[in-house]
Amino acid sequence: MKIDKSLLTGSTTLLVLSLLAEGEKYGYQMIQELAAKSDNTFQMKEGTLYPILHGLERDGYVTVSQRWSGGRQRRYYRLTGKGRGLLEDKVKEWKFFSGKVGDVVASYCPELA
Amino acid sequence: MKIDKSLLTGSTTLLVLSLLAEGEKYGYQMIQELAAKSDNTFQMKEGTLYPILHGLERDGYVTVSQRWSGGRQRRYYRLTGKGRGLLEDKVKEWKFFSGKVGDVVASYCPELA
DNA sequence: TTATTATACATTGGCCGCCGATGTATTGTC
DNA sequence: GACAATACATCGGCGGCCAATGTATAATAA
Repeated sequence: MKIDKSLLTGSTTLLVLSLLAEGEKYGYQMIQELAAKSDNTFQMKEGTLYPILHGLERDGYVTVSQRWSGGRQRRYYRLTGKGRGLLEDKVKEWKFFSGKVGDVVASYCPELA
Repeated sequence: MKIDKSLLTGSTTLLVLSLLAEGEKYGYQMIQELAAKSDNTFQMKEGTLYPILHGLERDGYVTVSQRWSGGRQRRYYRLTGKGRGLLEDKVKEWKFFSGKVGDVVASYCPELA
């Protein structure tokens, strides 16, 4: 299913943090994993991901360790304690928000809910 | 709970269409109703709503009948058949999208889901 | 051998959606 | 007569996402 781009706005950081909850990962890997896990629903672009990762690093939500792996230089991102806290907040926020949207739809058009 | 503004992006039209599923309504009323139904989670601004309504009218998703009611001039918006179709599409899209986000979160951080 | 694809990271201009600010006008209330 | 609430409207600006583009290396195919 084709998803309107604007729906994604605001949830991309949540998706990135979720990916990192499992353990450290590098950027390219995160894009591939997210596409695979979501049946290509979420095809995150480099122009979206890398600036987000840089911001998370700048604000202390992730740490980076650049090293060789599989014959490649890769930048591995890992959640800090603060980053874990941000993830928990974002998950709460998402559940609250999506629940409210569902409530409104169910309330006004129950036959579609 | 305070919701990050950007989360709303892309779902505002869905909310507006949902409100109109019940029957014709005027702008100011829709803002009040939405706030009440969502416990003030969705405090839609005039600067958001009116341009959306104008666009929906322009594209044939709603029709407008301006008339007096309660000692006020009001512009009542009503869903067309095309508008009803758009609502159904948007609901499907929303359910698909929110389900996928939930899947990803549950998959990578099941303890938070 | 060379061309092509995949991997990996990065930046930037621009588009689009939302909203704060502001404006106008009328009705109800103190 | 002043003020709040109702009701509609517009516009500049901000912020998030991404298409386009660039660099570099490794693997694969021709």
